[in-house]
Amino acid sequence: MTETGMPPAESTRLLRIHEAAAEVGLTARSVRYYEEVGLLRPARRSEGDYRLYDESDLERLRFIKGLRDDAGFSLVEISRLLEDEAARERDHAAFHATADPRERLRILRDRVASFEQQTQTLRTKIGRLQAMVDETEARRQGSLARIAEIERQAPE
Amino acid sequence: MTETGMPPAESTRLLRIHEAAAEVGLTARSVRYYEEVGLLRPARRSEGDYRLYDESDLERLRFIKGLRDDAGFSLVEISRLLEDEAARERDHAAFHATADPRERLRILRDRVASFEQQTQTLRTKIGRLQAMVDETEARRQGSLARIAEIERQAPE
DNA sequence: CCAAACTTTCACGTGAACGGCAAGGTTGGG
DNA sequence: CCCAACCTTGCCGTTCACGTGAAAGTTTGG
Repeated sequence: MTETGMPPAESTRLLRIHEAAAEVGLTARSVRYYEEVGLLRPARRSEGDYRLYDESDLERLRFIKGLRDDAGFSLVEISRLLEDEAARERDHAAFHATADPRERLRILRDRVASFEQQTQTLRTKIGRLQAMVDETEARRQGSLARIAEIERQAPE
Repeated sequence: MTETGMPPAESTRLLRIHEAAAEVGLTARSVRYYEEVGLLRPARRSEGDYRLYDESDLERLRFIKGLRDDAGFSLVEISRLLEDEAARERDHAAFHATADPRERLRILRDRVASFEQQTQTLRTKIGRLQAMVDETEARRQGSLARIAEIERQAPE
C-alpha cells in the first residue's frame, strides 16, 4: 500500500513543470528559462531529475508573471526585486534554525523592510502611470471644452 | 500643387533628429526605429531630406517613451494605443479643412472617446499594480503580526 | 513489462528593439 | 567655397525572452 519505507510524508503536493506552468499561466520553457537566469529553483527534483514545484514555487511564479505582465518589468528588474526575496528565503531557514527570539525578530524586521521596498517600487510605477492618466484626462477636458464652445456657437 | 508660394509661416522651431531625441531622452536610432514601425513621422523634411521635428512631435515622443518606460508597454501595444491618435491626427487636418460645426463636433467626440480608451487601458494597468501592492502589504502585515507575537511572548 | 507520455539537456532559431558601421549627401560657420 | 559636423539609407550585429526540435532518460497506465 502506501508504506515503502515512508517517503517524506509531506502533504505538499508537488507538480511537474508543465503542470506548474499551466497552473500559473506560463509555458514550461519560460519556467526553465527563469531558472536559467536565476529567478527560482524548484523545491526539489525527482529521482529521475524531474523538476518538482511546491505551492511556494507557484506563488513565486505568479509574482514573477505579475511583475512581467502587469508591471512590465524586465527579468533583470524582477531579479533585483526578488533579490530581497532571496535573502528572505535564506533567512527563512535561519529563522527556523534558531529559537532565539531576538534573532527571529531581526529576521522578521528585515522581511518587513524588504516588503516595504517592493511596495515602494510598485507605487513609484503607479505614480508615473497616474501622471499619464492625468495628462490624458487634461487633453480630454480640452476637447470637451471645445465641444461645448461649438455647441454654444452653433446649437443644433 | 496647392501652395501659395509662401513657405509655411513657421512659428514653431524645428529640431533635427539628435536634438529632438536628446530633448525627450531617447536616441536618434530609437526615433528612426519608431518611424520605421509606424509610431510617428517627423513634421517635415529639410531640403536635403533631414528629419525635422516640431513641438507636437516631441509631445508624441514623450508619450511613447512614457508608455515604454513607465508603463512597460511593447511598441506593438503602444501602436494600438496610438492608432486612435493617428486617426486623431488625420482628423486634425479634416477638422481644419471643414467649417461645418456638425463635422467638427463629430471629430472632437471621436477624440474624447479615444482619450477615454487610453485612460481606460492605463487604469486597468494601475489596477493590476495596485493589486500587487495590496498583496505585498498583506504579507507585510503578516510579518508584523508575527513580530508582535514574539514581542508579546518574549519582551526585552 | 512495455509503450505512451512526459521529462531532461543541448543547441540552434526567432522577433522585438535597438546599436554600430559604411558609404554617401547636407548644412553652416569661417 | 570648403570642410567638419551633421544627416541619410542600408545592412549586419546584439541582447532579451523565449520557441522549437533532437536525442536520450523517466514515469505510469494497462
